[in-house]
Parts: sequence; C-alpha cells; structure tokens
Amino acid sequence: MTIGELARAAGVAISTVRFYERRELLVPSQRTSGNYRLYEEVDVDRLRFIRRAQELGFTLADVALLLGFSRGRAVPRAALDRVGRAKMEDLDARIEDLRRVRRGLAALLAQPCIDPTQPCPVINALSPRPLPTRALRGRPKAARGQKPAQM
Amino acid sequence: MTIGELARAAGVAISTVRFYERRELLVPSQRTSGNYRLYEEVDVDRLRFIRRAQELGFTLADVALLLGFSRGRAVPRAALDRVGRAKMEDLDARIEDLRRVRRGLAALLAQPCIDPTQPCPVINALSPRPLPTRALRGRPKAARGQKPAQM
DNA sequence: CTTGACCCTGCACCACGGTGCAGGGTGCAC
DNA sequence: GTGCACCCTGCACCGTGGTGCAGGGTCAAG
Repeated sequence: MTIGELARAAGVAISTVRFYERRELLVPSQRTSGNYRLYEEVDVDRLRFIRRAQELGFTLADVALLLGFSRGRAVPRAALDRVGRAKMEDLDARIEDLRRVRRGLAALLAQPCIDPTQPCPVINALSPRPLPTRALRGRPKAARGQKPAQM
Repeated sequence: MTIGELARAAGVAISTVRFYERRELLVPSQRTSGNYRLYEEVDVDRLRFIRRAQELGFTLADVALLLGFSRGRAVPRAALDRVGRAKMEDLDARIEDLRRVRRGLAALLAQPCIDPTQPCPVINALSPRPLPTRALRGRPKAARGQKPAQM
C-alpha cells in the first residue's frame, strides 16, 4: 500500500502522513527498491487511531506517548487511564474557562448603552479590573484544524 | 510614562507592548527627544482593555476592529454587538465541541479492560470508525497563553 | 519509449500570540 | 565621566499541526 492509498483510506492528506512520520507516529514498515513508502492494513487503523485520539483532545505528543507504550503489544490500561484522566481534567478546565468567558461576554452584551454618542462604557466595562497578572490562562490544545471562525 | 512603567502598570511584558504596537493596537502618543515611547494614563486602560477582551475570547484582530471603531470616540454599540454575538456563537460551538469530546473520552475510560496482557480494545475502540473525513473540526481561538498543560 | 500519475527529499511558509537576543543609544545619579 | 538601568530597532525563534513548492525519481500503461 503506497502513501497515497493509505492517505485516501484514512481520509487524510499525504503531507500529513509524512508529517506524522517526522513525529515518529507512523513509520512505514518497508520501502520499495525505488524508495517508495509501503504500508500495511494495520497502518490504516493506526492512522485512524491518531485522528480519533486528536478528536478526543489528545495532542500528537500524547498520541506518541500512547503509541510508544503500545510498542509492547497492548496499550497498558494504566497508561491510558493516566493520560486519559489528565486529559479529562484538562477538558473540564477548558470548558469551565470558556463558560466563564461566556458569562463575561453575555454580561457585557446585556449592558444597555443609552447614548451611542457618549463614550459608551464598553471600554470601561472591560478595562477597570486590574487583572491578577496571571490572567489569560487557558489551554491551547485540541479541537484545532479549522480556520478561526470568521466574523 | 515609559514603556516599562506602562507594562508594569498593566501587568504585561514590555515585548508584548511593542508587539501590540506592531499590530497597531497601542501606539504611543509621543516620543521623547531620545526616541523613547511615551504613554499616558489612558493607555493603561487601553492595554487592560486588550487583555480583558482577550480573556473574553476576542482575538487581537477582533480587538483591533473594536479599537478601530472606537477611534470615533465611542465604541459603536452596534459594532460591539455584532462582533460580540459572533464571538458568543463561537464560544457556544467550542463549548459544545469540548463536551462532545468529553463524552467520547469518558466512554473510553469507562470501558473495562479485563486482561491487561491482551491487546486491550483501546486502539480498536478508537480506530474503527471511518471518520467522516470532515472530522477534526474545532476552533483554535481564545483562551491561549499557557503551556499545553503537562501530563 | 514516452506520457502521466505518482512518489521522493528538503525546505519554506501559514496562523497565533508572543519571546529573546544582539548591538546599540539614553538618562540620571554619583 | 562613569556606571547602571532602561530604552531603541530589527530580526529570529517558540509551539502546534500542518501545507506547499521546487526539483527531481519511479512505475505502469500504451
């Protein structure tokens, strides 16, 4: 199975497959005499595993970890649990972050602005809080892949 | 007020202030004869506005838009509403995405793995779904600024 | 033997929001 | 007049997950 066939089978771009190889996530088992990468059926599963794990919020580094563990035949349940639960907490924190943001934004938008020619307290509404320096936390992980949602 | 004083007052790095200047978000009103940037009190508010807006999920491009509008003295309520409501929808979609991911991950972790020496169906649990090609959607915006939450 | 589809490597580039550094100038106190 | 903190510009780099391109080689059909 060539790289093009693999890519089509798993629904990803060829460049992405090569990119995963650089990250050591999916190394072809063989090469042809002409140096073409050759994959097997199991690599389709592996590639789908990578994509699915990304969907579940794992980074490629996490996936490398899981696949690295799985070199010893099975993914040790304990390892998956550890990584998975950490990811779970991460997800919960991100969801909470976004909800907090949502509340703030809702409050801002709900605020009536009486005279549109006045310096409308919007900037004031946003700025006064001294921000505890640690502000702007957040996790940049997972759920990527689309452009920043035009406005 | 020099750049260092401004940065301290708003709790951001000097390099960040200069970065915002490149993005035309915060241009100093004056320079000294020695070419030092000079800021006023209002710039502290403006800087805090930027940070707060980022907390609320606006990108720097969004902020530039809002601040650009506000050149005409006030932030037009309509503009803020438009940008803000779009951001709101974006937030809702992201929260829903994460919840979906959370459900998937929870299901995966809940799955008991009887024999830890067997190829534990974890990879199988993740891979079999052919993924509808469009998979891996998501919005990469907002809530950045921290490292990817170690595991 | 040629054509065309496919593949190879290596490198540069995208967005996003910054950070860091070199090499130099300024401002003020002592 | 010197030391030190602070400032300047410009450029390169970080992580994340890729994409795109140039300049070539391979392979199978016709």
